[in-house]
Order: sequence, then C-alpha cells, then structure tokens
Amino acid sequence: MTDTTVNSWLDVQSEVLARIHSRKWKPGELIPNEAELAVEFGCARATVNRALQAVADAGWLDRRRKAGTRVAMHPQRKAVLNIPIIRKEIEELGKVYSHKVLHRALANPLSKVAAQMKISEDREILEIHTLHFADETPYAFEERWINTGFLPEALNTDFTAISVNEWLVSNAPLTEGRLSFSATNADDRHAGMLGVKSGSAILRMNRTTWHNEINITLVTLLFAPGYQLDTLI
Amino acid sequence: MTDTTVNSWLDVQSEVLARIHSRKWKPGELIPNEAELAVEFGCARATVNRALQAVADAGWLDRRRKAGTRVAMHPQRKAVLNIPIIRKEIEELGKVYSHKVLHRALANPLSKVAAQMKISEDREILEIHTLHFADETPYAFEERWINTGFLPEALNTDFTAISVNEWLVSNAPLTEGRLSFSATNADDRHAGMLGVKSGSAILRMNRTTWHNEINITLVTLLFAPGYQLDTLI
DNA sequence: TCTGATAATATGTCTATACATAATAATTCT
DNA sequence: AGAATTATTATGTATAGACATATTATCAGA
Repeated sequence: MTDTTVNSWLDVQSEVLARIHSRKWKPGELIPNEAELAVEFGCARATVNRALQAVADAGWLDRRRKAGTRVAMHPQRKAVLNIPIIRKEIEELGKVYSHKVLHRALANPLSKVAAQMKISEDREILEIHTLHFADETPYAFEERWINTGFLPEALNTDFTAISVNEWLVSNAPLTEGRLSFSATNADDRHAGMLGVKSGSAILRMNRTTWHNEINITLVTLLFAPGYQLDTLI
Repeated sequence: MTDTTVNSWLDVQSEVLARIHSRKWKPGELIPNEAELAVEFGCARATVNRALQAVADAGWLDRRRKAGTRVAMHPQRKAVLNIPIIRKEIEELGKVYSHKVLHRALANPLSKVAAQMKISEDREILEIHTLHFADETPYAFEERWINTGFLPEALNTDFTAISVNEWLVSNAPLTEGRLSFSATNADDRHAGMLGVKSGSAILRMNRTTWHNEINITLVTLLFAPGYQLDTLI
C-alpha cells in the first residue's frame, strides 16, 4: 500500500486526480512537494512535475514557487470549448452543408462596429452577410466585417465558392481573439432568414480576431433555435 | 539570421507560432522534425518537444509519431472557458451576492430528468430551486436535482446559508461532467422570477456532473437577459 | 520595531541520454 | 502479386543532475 510504484506521468496524474476527487486532499490543502511525491511514487521528480502541471492546467491545483502546490478552492473552473466551425458541425450531423452570400458591400462601419474593431468610422470596410444551411434548412446567419486595410485580397475574392471563414482560415494570419455568447430575441429580419417566428430566442456568438494590434475581422453568428453549444469538463 | 539561438521553450513556442501566423509554415505543411529544430534553435530536443506539445495542445499543430508534425488545416481553435461561478461573478462586478431557496422537495424526477440522470423514475431525488441575486436584482434562476442515493447528507443540509453549488463543491467528489449552452424564451414562470417580460431570450446553461458512472447532480441555470459568456482564444 | 540583506525552499526549466511506441517503408517469403 | 516480417523513423516519455526564479522565513543592523 505504502509503495505506490508507478512510472508514467499519466499514472501520477490519475493518482493525483483520484486523491483530489476522493477528498484525501481537500480544497485549499497543501499537498506534498514534488520531491516527496517522486519518492512515494518511485519515479523522477520531472515525472511528478509533468503530471502536476497538467492537473494544474486543468484547474484542479494552484501552484506557486516556494509556496507549494495546493488543491484549488473552486475546482473545475475551466472547460475546453471547441470553437464551432459551421461546415464541420453540419457535416458531422450527417447533413449537407451549403451557404449563400446575401449581401456584400464596402461601407463605412456602424459606429458600434467601428468601436469594437477600433477603427475610424470613415474608413471603408467589407461587410458580408452569409446564410449557412444544413440540408437546405437555415442553420446560422453570419454578419461579418473584414478590415480591408489589412486584408485587401478580400476585395477580389468570390465568397460564393469558399465561405468567408474558410477563406480567412487559409489567408489571414490569425493570432488572438475574443468570443462571447449571449441570447437574443430574433427580430423580423433575422427571423425571416432563419425561418422562425419573430421573437424566438436565438444563441448569438460574437467573435473578434486580432493580428498583433490590428483587428482583422468581426463576426456575429446567429444560430437557429435548438442550437446547443457543448463542452466536456 | 541562420542561427536563431534561443533557450527557453517559451522562446521556441513564440518562434513556432510566429512561423505559423506568418504562413512561413502553411496549413497542412510538414514542419522540420524535433531534432532538426533543436539544432536550428541551439537547444535540446526536449525543449523543442515541450514547445511543440504546447502549440499542439492549443490546436495549431497536428502531431503523429513517425508521420511528423504538420500545421493544422483547421486551426480548430480551442478556447478555455471559465465556468461561471455565480457568487464570484457577481462579486467581481462589485455587487452583493445573495440567494433564496424557492423550492425544496423530495420527488420522483420528471422522465426527462430521470433520463438525463440515468436513474429510474420511481427513485426519489432532491429537487431545489434557487434564485440568485446581484444587489437585489435577479441574476439567475437555478433548478437543481441531487442524487440523494449518492449524497444522503444533502437531505440534512440547510441551503439557505450556503448555496447548493458551494455545498457540493466542498462535499461531493466531483469528477467529470458536461456543459451545454443554449438560448430559450422565458416562460411566464421564469419571466416572473427574473423580472423580465415573458418570451425574453435567456441564456440557459445545463450541467451534469458524474462521479465514476454515477450522476451526482443536474443543474439548469437560466441567466437574466443581458448575460454574456466570455472567453479568450 | 522597522528595514534591508540573506538564507532557505518549492517550483520552473534545460540538458543529455536512453528507451518505448506508433506508423510507415522496405524486404522477404509464399 | 500479395501477405507477412523486419527495419526505420519521428514522436512520446523517463531519468538524473544542474541551475534559475519566485517567494517566504530569518536574522542583523539602524
């Protein structure tokens, strides 16, 4: 019993998680240091380190130099969310994906959009509206603004063949961004496009993408009712 | 230029990400193997390995033994979602958190709930409805079912002092779970409780929690309109 | 008693080396 | 030619040892 001989860092990880889950190590409690655990588990400290880092990444442990490692007070704070890629989602449902560009224009951004993109209102950007279908049924409506100052090639691209998103994936150097989800009531226009009653609750996803300090694109996706965003903890 | 001497794995990571972002390494393309990169960067293979694993974890690279490492086709980007902890959220807004237990009963689960919890319908479970407030304003409504077969102590606990969630955090051995988000129209009852018009779009969060194969609890949270779930990519 | 220097400590990371493992390529046998 | 076997290769992982760094504890001096 005393000698829990394991070797792989995954074994160490399992054991550590088991102790947290079983409350042998309680929230807030300091756990033995790496060297001690290495002796107990009969492996190298580096192996323990690898395991503890993984567990800490998942949010179960808080680690600080010198202060040591303790069980997180609020476990399970983090979940990994796979950002929806519409074509893939639809195809994984066994349905046929298609899309239709409803609107495309160079225009001055609305002040709200300009503010979010942090560009001036008198600078023209590309505005594209797309409707995504799963087997001919509307799946999501997309409003997108592209910073053509940064991506002038977008002006000469035909987005009926390739969707805007996929074009960006293979043409824009993405770095970081922000996602936000909220619920909203469909207005008449959106309801009409998605083929639902006006006022229906729809899930809205907002996404901004930056390269260095420049905003490349801003998207709002409105998903047809019934859409569900899933994630495992 | 040729000799990009770096030492820390973070430096390697930055350089790798820069090459992906700048499209020096294009989506689908095979990148040099670890040994070659180690020589180029003037560091040990283990250091390159650490960096590449981190980049792969973030979804930018696909790695397979023998086959090598290539840039992901779909930067199927993963986002780390901070699971909302209501009390903390409210306090971070600088508001005062409070909650009120509206309903508490031992009852047979609705068939829908029983199905989700994978328990039989004739087994009694604890049903608790709680309303969460931020500065006296309704913030979210919570419907929760607790598997009292697994957590009999819940029967003797007074949830007016401590919220159900916080009690569970410190009393239930959690392991894994599933989260899902969707939008729904408020029915009269929910609208009344949240103090909004019937039919308002609200964000619904569903969460199940398992320990080994046993479902411990199931929660549905309905957030007052305006609620936004944020995450960085 | 307060302040600043110093020691102690736990995690963070790098290195070199070795072997494990998965997947592909090459080879042999039928 | 086709199947089974054997190399080869790139990543995956373990190890011991060393040093870096952040943070806390301790102690000396004003």
